[in-house]
Formats: sequence, C-alpha cells, structure tokens
Amino acid sequence: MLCFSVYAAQLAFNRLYKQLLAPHGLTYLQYLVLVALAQAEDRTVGELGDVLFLESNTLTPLLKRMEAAGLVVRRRDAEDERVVRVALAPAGAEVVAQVECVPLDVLSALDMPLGDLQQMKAAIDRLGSELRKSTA
Amino acid sequence: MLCFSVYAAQLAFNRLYKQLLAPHGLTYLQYLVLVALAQAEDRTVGELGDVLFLESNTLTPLLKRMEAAGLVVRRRDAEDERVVRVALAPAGAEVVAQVECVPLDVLSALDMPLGDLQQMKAAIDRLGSELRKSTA
DNA sequence: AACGATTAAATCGTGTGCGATCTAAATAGG
DNA sequence: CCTATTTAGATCGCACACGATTTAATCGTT
Repeated sequence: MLCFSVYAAQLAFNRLYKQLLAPHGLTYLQYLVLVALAQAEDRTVGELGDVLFLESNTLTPLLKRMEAAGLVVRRRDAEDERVVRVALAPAGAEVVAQVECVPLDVLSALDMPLGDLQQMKAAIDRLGSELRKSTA
Repeated sequence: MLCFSVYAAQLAFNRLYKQLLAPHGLTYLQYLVLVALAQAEDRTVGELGDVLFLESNTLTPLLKRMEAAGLVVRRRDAEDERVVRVALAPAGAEVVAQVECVPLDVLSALDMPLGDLQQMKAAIDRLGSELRKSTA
C-alpha cells in the first residue's frame, strides 16, 4: 500500500529531523513555520495555512508557543482586525540561520542519487496534489 | 525540500482516508492495526510496533481504545507474562471485511498511471529505509 | 444606517507520535 | 539459588492534526 509507504517515510523523516532540530529547541513543524516566515516579510495565519496545508486550529496554538519562545511576533492587522500577521522575531531569525544546513545534512545522510530524489519529489508532489483534489 | 513533499502527501493521504474510514468509526492508524492483525493469528505489541514503526507509548493507548471499541482482544501471554498478544475481535474482523475495498477506492481516485505509483512506492520504501538507517 | 451573510482566528475535545521514566517479568552470572 | 541486568509494556507530559463550534470583524444588500 502506497499510503503506508508514505506514512512510514514521514515517520522516519520526522524522527531524523527531530534529532537534528532538538539541539535548537525546534520541532519539525516549528522549523517549517520559520522557513516559511524567512521567505516573506510576514504572513497571515491563513497564508501560513495555505503554504503548510494546515488550519487555524493547528496553527494558533503552535504560533502561541513559538511566540512564547521568542521565535515569532504576532499582531493584528490594522486594516482588517480579523487578520493576524506573523513575522520572525530576532531570535527566530537567528535560529533560521543556525539550521540553514540541516536539509543538506539530511540529503547527505541518504545513500541515494540526487537525481532519484529530485524525480521522487516531483512524483510525490504530484501525488499530494491528486490527493488534495480528491478530498476537495 | 523532499521532506516537506512527504509531509504534505502524508497529510493529504490521512485526510482522504479519514473521509473513507470515518463511516466505519476508524482512524487511519486503527485501520493499519486491523490490517496487520488480519494477516496473522495474533501479534504481540512489539511485533505490531515492528510492522508499524511505532512503540508501546503510542500503541498501548491505541490498543486500549480499540479494545474498548470491541475491535481487538488483548491478553497476556501465558508463557511470558511480559508479553501482550493482540488479536482481532469479531467486530474487528467484520470491519476489516467492510473496508477491504478502501485502498482500491483511493487508487481509483488518483489520476495517475498505476506503473508510476508502483515505481514511486518502491522509491519511497527505499527512502524510508535509508532514513531509518541514519537514525539508528 | 442596519442587519444577515461571510470571513479570519480562536477554542475545545479526541487521537496520534514520542522522549523519558516506571514496573514487572524473565534471564544471566556468580 | 540469588542478585544484576535485560526486556516488554505501561505511564506521563508535550506537541501536532483535525472536526466542530465560537467569536469578532467585515461585507453586501437593502
């Protein structure tokens, strides 16, 4: 079953990233949020959800923890008070710099040709896209 | 990042399976346990962990819920009182029969060639195996 | 201007995952 | 034997993930 292969690979990825990120006090999801925020001035909760495929019921508690840890800043948008804008805090930007090399470390830990990995990524993205289509 | 593709695909798989399994009162993990138990007389908690890549801290509460739901039976091994053997309960076997066609439904929901999917599965299994090697 | 509909987050409850620790049973070495 | 170690599960706390609901702000229509 393909679903189980993906499930097992995700577990394995999560465990490896946990080892690499724990020294920096990050979980894998927190790492994803920091990377997403490093690519823009700021992002609303909804935009983060679009990028990470999550909703406010997951993101709100996560972002609160990250704000409490000094990694991000949250503030209501002045134009539209419903919207919360999230941005990197100084400590968050620092951590982003520290974990810059983590993905390369992961790739180098894999004894697989880079071309295979790129091809696999394209196929899995396609798979995810198909799956999301069928649930919409 | 390949890790994110896998993460996103797993989220998408989980959501699709949730839709298909909710009518039967199952979560995806519970479904995996039932399938694993359908393939053998019974399995110890440790064997289930080997198959599903999980440990007792996840399995014990899960199996207790499934036992409470009447899906499985747990009993201490008479030979070695440390071991807990888990087997399908009648209601569990019934549900297994009901969800037999779910994987096919999922495959048919994907607009992708079967050969691509098989090749992808092999590649992802290889990836998971490499990842587990590097965390061991 | 007013009010029903829509939208963005937040809240709540349940179910995974997992690090760390604990308990009890079996085994090994003296 | 009898203690030390190992092993199998269980327990606890914390962090996701998500269905369902709630709150508050904005928009649309009249």
